[in-house]
Amino acid sequence: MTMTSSNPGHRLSSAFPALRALPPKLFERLTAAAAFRFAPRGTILFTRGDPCPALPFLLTGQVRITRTNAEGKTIGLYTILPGEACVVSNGALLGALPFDATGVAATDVELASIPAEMVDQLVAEEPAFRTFLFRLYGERIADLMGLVEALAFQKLDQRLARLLVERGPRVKATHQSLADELGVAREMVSRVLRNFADRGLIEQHREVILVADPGALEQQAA
Amino acid sequence: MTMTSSNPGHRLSSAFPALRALPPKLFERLTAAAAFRFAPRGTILFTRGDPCPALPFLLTGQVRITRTNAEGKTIGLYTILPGEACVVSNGALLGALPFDATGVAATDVELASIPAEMVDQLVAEEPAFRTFLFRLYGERIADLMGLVEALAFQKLDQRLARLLVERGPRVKATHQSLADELGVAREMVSRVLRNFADRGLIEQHREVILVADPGALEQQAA
DNA sequence: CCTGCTTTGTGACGAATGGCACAGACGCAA
DNA sequence: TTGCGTCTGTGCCATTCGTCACAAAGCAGG
Repeated sequence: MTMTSSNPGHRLSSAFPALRALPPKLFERLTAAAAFRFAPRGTILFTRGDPCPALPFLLTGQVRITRTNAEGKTIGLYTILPGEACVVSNGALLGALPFDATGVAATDVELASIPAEMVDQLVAEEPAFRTFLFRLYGERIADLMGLVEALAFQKLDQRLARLLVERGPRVKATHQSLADELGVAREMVSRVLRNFADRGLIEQHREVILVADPGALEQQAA
Repeated sequence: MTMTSSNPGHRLSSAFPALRALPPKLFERLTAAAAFRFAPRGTILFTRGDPCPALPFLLTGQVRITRTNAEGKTIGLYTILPGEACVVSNGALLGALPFDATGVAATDVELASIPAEMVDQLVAEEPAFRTFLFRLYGERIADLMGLVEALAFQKLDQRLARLLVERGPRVKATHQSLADELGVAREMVSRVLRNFADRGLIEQHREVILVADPGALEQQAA
């Protein structure tokens, strides 16, 4: 047992402030019912069509939600951060309905899956949890609306620049993985990156991109 | 007072099965608190940035949710049908947060706005309402994910064909409005429609498109 | 019947992206 | 070192879409 998982209950409540106000008894039951799980980077946590019997809460790491079409082309939808839950598709509260997308561990991740009935009870009894969950849905919807707008009206260089500024000063990824993320052809990513590098906005190494001029990149994204 | 609005309470519960199981007393308060409203076709019900103090339930008609970028280009996100509520953005439960999109009445509409506190209470006390609302969120997220995939991987002719088969055998719209719906230039819509008409898939009249060969259109959409 | 506005049609051209076909670079393992 | 697989760079061309500039057709009001 690692140090970080030595106290499941504490880890849950510290990652999820909305759970702190729970009556001790309920929280105890929650901790008991939660299935803690570790998954290494790259693990496919769920795919389209999988049933969804529990609501996964992310403790550490990042989960990327993506969608792949019939021909195998892929596009990233949004990213789940620690302290959030995977409210994908029709969600855990209606366990019968399957996922509509794929979730991949973008880093090593730790999650705690909470059974649907427990989630239902939390929603009923805890106003703070209610707010937490609805806010989450709202944010995912806002994310997706932003993505729709970007796809409809922005050129690849803008979208790629945005991705680079958001992923911080050091981006470890192959051009292919970035292409999948953006839903475009790999060659286009290579070409646009080449252009950025020529203009001094970034520095390229194998599997690594260093953001050299965040301001100019931000400019490029606008 | 029109015939259709003669009994607000009955109209609410018949459009929203999830409300039928409510305790009579709560339902009475709900009906009293609901703000019934009629809006003619074309009315802008809310825009980006508006506050969101209540949850609008749609009794009749259709509401189109759209998003417009800085340069005025527009794309449709999804459509709200009778028996659904406008869970846009961060939703009514967090009244503080504004809308992220625009809602316009695609037909004459009747809606009943329910104050946020009342919605919160319903979520807490009524399992059926809870399910209703979460399912709604889930469906909207699924709609948006489908739209993202279509934008990323489908050509205009496929998306337009899909729109036509979905909007049924008679579509009343200008090419410009369809272009706004799809987030593309008007000329492209004209050209693709022309192509469809030449091939006998549709019949064009001013402001009206008749679907002549639904099967072939469906084919075109796939 | 005019007149003016809206809607639709069309040609020409450029920009953005996709896809193919390779070549070169890099890293790792035998 | 040598070989192999992955990652990246690039030239070339086709397709899709946007934009501009009009022309034509339909509708409504005077």
